[in-house]
Formats: sequence, C-alpha cells, structure tokens
Amino acid sequence: MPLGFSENEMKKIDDVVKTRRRVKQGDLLFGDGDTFTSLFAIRTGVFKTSVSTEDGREQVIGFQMAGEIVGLDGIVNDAHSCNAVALEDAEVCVMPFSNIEDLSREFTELQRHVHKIMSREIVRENKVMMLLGNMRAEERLAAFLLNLVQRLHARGFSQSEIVLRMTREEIGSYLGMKLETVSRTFSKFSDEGIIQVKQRYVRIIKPEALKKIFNLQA
Amino acid sequence: MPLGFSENEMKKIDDVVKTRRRVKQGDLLFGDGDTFTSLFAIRTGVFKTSVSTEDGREQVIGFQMAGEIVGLDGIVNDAHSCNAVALEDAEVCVMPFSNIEDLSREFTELQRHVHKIMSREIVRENKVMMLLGNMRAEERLAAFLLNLVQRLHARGFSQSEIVLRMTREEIGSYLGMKLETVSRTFSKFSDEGIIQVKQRYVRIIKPEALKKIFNLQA
DNA sequence: TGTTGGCTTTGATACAAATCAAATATCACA
DNA sequence: TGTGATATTTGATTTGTATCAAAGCCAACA
Repeated sequence: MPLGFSENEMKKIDDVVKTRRRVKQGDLLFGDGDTFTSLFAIRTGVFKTSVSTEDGREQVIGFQMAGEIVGLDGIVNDAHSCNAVALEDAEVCVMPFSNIEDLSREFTELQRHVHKIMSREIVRENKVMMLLGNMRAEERLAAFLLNLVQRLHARGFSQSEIVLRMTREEIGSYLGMKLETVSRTFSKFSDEGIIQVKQRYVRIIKPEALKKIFNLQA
Repeated sequence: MPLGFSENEMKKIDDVVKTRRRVKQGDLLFGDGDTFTSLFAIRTGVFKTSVSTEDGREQVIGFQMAGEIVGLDGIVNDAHSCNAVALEDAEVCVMPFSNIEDLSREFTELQRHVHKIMSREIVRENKVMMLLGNMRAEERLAAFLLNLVQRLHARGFSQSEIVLRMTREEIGSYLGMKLETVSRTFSKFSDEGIIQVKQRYVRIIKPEALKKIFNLQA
C-alpha cells in the first residue's frame, strides 16, 4: 500500500484488508466460475493462476507471490475466469471489491493505486505474450528465472538462489513447453555452468549469461 | 458507455470524450515510451498494438476496433509500453486519464465501467496466453477468425464475411506463427471447404467446423 | 525402514512449424 | 498502362520441440 494517508484514512483502508484467509498447499483460493466478490493480496506463499479448456488442458497464466494481487479477472463478469491454487501453505488478505470501490472514490491515492495494479497486470501479460509468441525454449526459461530471482530479491531473498515452488510441468505450462523440454533446458544451462540445479533448488551462477540468452532472442 | 446517467451527468461525461483525433493508416496513435496522458476510445478504424524487442522483433498483442479502448498499458508507469498503429484511417476519442479518474470518483457507474474495461483486457490476454501456449496452428487461426467475426457481427457487420485489415505477417505475429504458416493454414481451411479466401477477403462457410477445430484442441 | 507414488531426468524417434526459395498476385503511382 | 514495391502463395528442406519410453530420485507414510 502506498503511503501519504492520514491516521484516520489509514484506519479505513486497514479495515478493507483486515480479513485474512489461510489456504493450504494445493487448495483453491478461487476457481473458474466462482462468484467474484473480493480481490486477494498475498501475504505469504506462492500461487499459480491458470485457465483450463473443456478437454482438461491447463495453461498457467502466472505465479504470484507475497505482495501481489490476484482476482482481477473476476471484475468484468462478477465471476472468476481462472483458478488460483496455493503452491504452498499460504495466507491472503481478503479485500471485498465493493469496499475497494467505495474507498477509492474517497481517496485518490487508493484509486490511482488500484488502476496501476490493473495496468501492471496488463503490461505483465503483454510481456508473457512476447515470450510465448516469439521466443525459444532457452529464452523462455532464462526470462522465467531472471524474473523470478528479481522478484524474490525485491522481497529480501537471495539474488542467486531459488527454491522453486512449482513442478516442471507447471513451469512448462506457463512457458508454453512440455515438462521434458523444461528439464532438458535446465540440464543444458547446468552443463554450460550457467546454473546449478538440484530438483527444485536452482542457483544462478552466471546471471549475465541468462540475460544474454534472453536478450539475444535469436 | 453505460446508461443510467442524468442529463447533467451525461454532459460532464461527454466532456471527457469530446476531443477527437484522426490517425492515418500506418500512423502511430502512441508508441512505446511515450508519456501517458489519455486513454483512447476507437470510433472508427482498426488498430494493432504490439511490443518490440531491442533486436527489432515485433509481437502483436491485439487488434482493436470501434468501441474498444487502447492505452491501458500506460497507466502503471505514466508511459506507454507498447505501440498502437492504425491499420486503416481511423478516428479516436482522446480521454485524458486524469479526467476519467476525477469523474469516476464522482460517478460509481463510470468507476465500475473503468474497472470492467481493465478486467476485460486482463481476461482477454489470459485467453491469448492459452492460444499461444497450448494450441496448434489450425486451432489458433480458427480461434482468431471466430473471434473476429463475432466482434464484427456485434458491430452490425456480416456473420460470415471478413475483410482483414492486417497482413499475414501481423496475424502470424499475433498468433505466434510465421506468415507462411498463416497462409498455408488459410489454404488448408479453404481446401477443406471451411472458408473461402481471396487475399484479405475471407468468407466463413462452415463456422461449426471452425468451432470444432478450436474446441478439439488436440 | 521399506514401499509407494509423484516428480524429474535422459534417450530415441516423430512431427509440426520454421526456414529457405521462388513464383504469383495486387496495389500505388509514374 | 507499365513498373516497382509489397503481400501472398506454394514447394522443398531443416529443425526445435513434442512424444514415447524407461530409469532414477525423492518424500511421505505405513
């Protein structure tokens, strides 16, 4: 939340955010078709969001972590159009959207914040479309790893070490490739000394090499 | 714009929308890096929006037509992060975003409308990610054609005839495939009697066949 | 502490789409 | 009306990733 509010204002805003909900690993925070009432701010844990087709295939559309907002998809039709699943035990703030709308009419700062959150999600998805439409497996995985450490580092974690919360299959779904290709690409980076991989643990040895792969975009 | 406003309210809202701008075919409405000030409501013409990489490759992220809003990407950083180019001579309403923010604090209906527009864009991009990540060339093109006629039909045009405003290359960029593959897939659909194609003109003969291809998602 | 089941790695092969190449069609404009 | 530039189609070949298959690894739990 942005600063610049009076004490009284903060209190009102705090009220929006006071309800908490715990979500166990593997459990659904919300699912496709669920009635939309609230946005969720992630306090702890990592989520994946995904859409599914009738025949059961899944497309992961994002991995969200502490401080990020999920549920924006539900606003347009008052129903969610994707699934949000906890990849580890998690806790979220439940923020009823009608409260957010009421308050953001009162506080310009909050209004602006809400708009920026939605715009940020649009811009993020634009970048993912570029990944999916234009890039090769190595570039996609390099971009994925760089994005992940960057976000983890911004949250006080290591700049070089990652413990993945998602399976190879989920990474593959997000990046538009099969789990075997994800695994092979990890192995290739490892062989080249760019990263160390041991199952879910990844250590980035040469971030510049990843950046080069990503920027080269052969 | 949604209904349910008083005359006085309508006048205020009309004021936001009164500035017009003409954009010639091939001209930029806004470009990556441009300062963000306004959203644009398309009155006539078709636009493409795209992001580019340093090495000059382009990913088309959408084709927008009358009644649709472009520029949402600019809100988060007060600068645009994509390009919007007119694919034919076009006219837009220029809607200064600060006016929109001011008015939407005043009118709940407008506030809601703005939120829904942004959410709709997020949901649209989710679907494109599914296309790009999971589907094969035929499925992508079938989905593209169905989406296009559906939107044209909603605007009073034919349910079966399309005059494409974009090149094969632009379609391919949007769908994550090369122009030759787009062309071949058009030819294949044509050979199968599903569509008639003559350059930019497309007539859909068997919409059910397209739907089947799209739903099958082998 | 052994067993089960899920996840990951690696190898061999198949295939869809990319690439390379050339011919044809269309349009703008001199 | 011809000419050049651009867009499209089609063919031949290559290639990156998917698919199929099997073995190895790990964690949870009986």
